[in-house]
Amino acid sequence: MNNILKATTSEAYNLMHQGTLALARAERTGLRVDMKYCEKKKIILTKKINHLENEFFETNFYKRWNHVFKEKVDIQSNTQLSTYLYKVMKLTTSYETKSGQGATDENALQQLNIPELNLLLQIRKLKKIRDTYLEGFIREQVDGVIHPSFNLHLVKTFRSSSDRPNFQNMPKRDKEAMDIVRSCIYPLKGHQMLEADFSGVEFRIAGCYYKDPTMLKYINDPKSDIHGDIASKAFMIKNFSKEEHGYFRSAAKNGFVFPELYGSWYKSCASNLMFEWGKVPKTSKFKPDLGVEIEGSCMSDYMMKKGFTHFEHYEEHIKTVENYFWNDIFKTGKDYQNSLYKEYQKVGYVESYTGFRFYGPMSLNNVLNYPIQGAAFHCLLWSLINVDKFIRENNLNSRIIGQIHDSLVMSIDPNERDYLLPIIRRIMTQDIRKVWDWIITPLDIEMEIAPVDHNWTFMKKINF
DNA sequence: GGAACTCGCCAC
DNA sequence: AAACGTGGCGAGTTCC
Repeated sequence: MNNILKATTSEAYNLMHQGTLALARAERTGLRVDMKYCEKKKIILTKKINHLENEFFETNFYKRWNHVFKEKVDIQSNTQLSTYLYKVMKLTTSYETKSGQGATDENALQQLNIPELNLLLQIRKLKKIRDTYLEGFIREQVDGVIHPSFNLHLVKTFRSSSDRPNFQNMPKRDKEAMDIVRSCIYPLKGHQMLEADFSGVEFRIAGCYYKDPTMLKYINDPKSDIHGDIASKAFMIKNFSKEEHGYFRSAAKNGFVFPELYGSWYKSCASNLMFEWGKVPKTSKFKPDLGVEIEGSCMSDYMMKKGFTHFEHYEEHIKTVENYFWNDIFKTGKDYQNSLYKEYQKVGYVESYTGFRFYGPMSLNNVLNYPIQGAAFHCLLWSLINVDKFIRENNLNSRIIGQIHDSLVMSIDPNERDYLLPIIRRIMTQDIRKVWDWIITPLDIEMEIAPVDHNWTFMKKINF
């Protein structure tokens, strides 16, 4: 493949070996947990949950549920809820789970428009915070410190995973959940929490594999924005701006661009984009006043204003966007997808630039995704190893304390901050490219830092 | 009474 | 022909 050298298998082994040692040192350091806050919040959450449950028990909705299941009634049982909604009340399922049971997840419940179900969703959310996150901290802490494990041997793509507790799925998007959970987490005493995130690394690494000229142009020009461009097409926005149309942009990014790169197609993408709209049903005619409020009206109204009458009508529109994506702008990318899969069928494996081989029965989607997902994470792992090495060679007090796929989480000694932060940037954006010449795209990072002895909710952007 | 499963939900 | 990927974990359910 051109003149770019892949890493050898022994280099891949070395990455695993050095990575395991560096991550073990991060595990040993761990993160401080404010146990008093944690216990206090647990009590407050329990009170709120009890209050909401009592309110729910008063509703006719619950009384009928109770009547059906008698002494076995359990508001936490989705099996009961599904039976009650779709068999007893005979409501229409908007979609089903893998095993054919009527879905009872947040989206499915919202589409039913039953106010009592909002109580149930609120209860679910608070229980998740309490029972998964706070209880996890309490169970796993040793003298007020948690030591999340980071595994390099469990994930099919040679990414990492984390457990006991999982440090890689702490709430971030939901403000209430984020505040409660991340308020528990502190760096070492007298230190500052720091996160160094690769910006759009998966798309950039995808560019290294796809070698599509238009894709590379998008990556090289910081003013261009593929997700915004697709959003403006998918949602018919004339003068798109990142600030004004941020919601549409993330819908396009997560509902179209990435799925298409990993083998999805327009029908699923149309449904993904619709899914981002909340309560809008995915089938049949658009009705007024459904979905999140946007531009002063609801999403369904927005759609109708744009001239769409049915979901199927919108699907056809996304088909034209898909056509534009693969035939007009990323033609070379489509060729890459086809030739990679042919190569896999011929030799029985695919390889990452970082020297890993993926064997076994794989779908087209797997073949497209694994090398990119793996190599993108390996950029972070290589950086982590070398930041750790630098810290040890220079006897610094700062420590790596975790890692979330494309971001490095550290406890920084404030006296070392001005010296260390530029070095972290250099390692992650320059040194790595001297070692791995297959990275033909620029890399960039974003850093966030919290004040001394402040918790993980106080992160603010910092330029170094 | 525990293993293995499903479902829902958190992250990238 | 088929239709975005990778995890962990809690609670309920099913199977032995």
